[in-house]
Amino acid sequence: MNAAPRYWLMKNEPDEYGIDQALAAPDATIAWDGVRNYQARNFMRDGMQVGDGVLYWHSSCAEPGIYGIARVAGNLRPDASQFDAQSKYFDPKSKREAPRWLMLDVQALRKIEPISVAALRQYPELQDMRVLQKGNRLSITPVDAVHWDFIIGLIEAQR
DNA sequence: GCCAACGTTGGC
DNA sequence: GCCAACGTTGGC
Repeated sequence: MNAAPRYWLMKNEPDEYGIDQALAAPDATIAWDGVRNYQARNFMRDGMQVGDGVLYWHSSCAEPGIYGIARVAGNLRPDASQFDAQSKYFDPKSKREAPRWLMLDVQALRKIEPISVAALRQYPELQDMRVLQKGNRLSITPVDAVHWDFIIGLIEAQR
């Protein structure tokens, strides 16, 4: 087993759990539920560790991009919404004795001056970022340390 | 609201 | 287990 990545990018819709809502939650911590993709689930299950850095992405909005910084807070557990028939994330095929979907806690650390997709694309240093690749739809992707460092540098330069 | 990309489903 | 049809994501 190679070392787990230490940085991640997690997409959320601003009207669902935007960075503002996350920061307003108790301990600024929210349960990251609704993941219904096996690859993304496996990142949560097998890769993410408490303390890992998270780029907080807003998608399906006017300016998709990075809106905040967060950290993985752990507490991996079955995603309750898969059993809730009223939830849009309800999965009738998932059984309680063998939950298909997982969620974990994410703690928002700070909001940043948004860095849009277009802004990110202008840096050759970031051209390999997974989220910038054509056709990428994964809601959770690993972030290379060099990309993380570069983006943190951009954020520091904002102040 | 379009549509490319990609994941999932289900008939065979 | 192949693969066509269908559904979803998400930037544009």
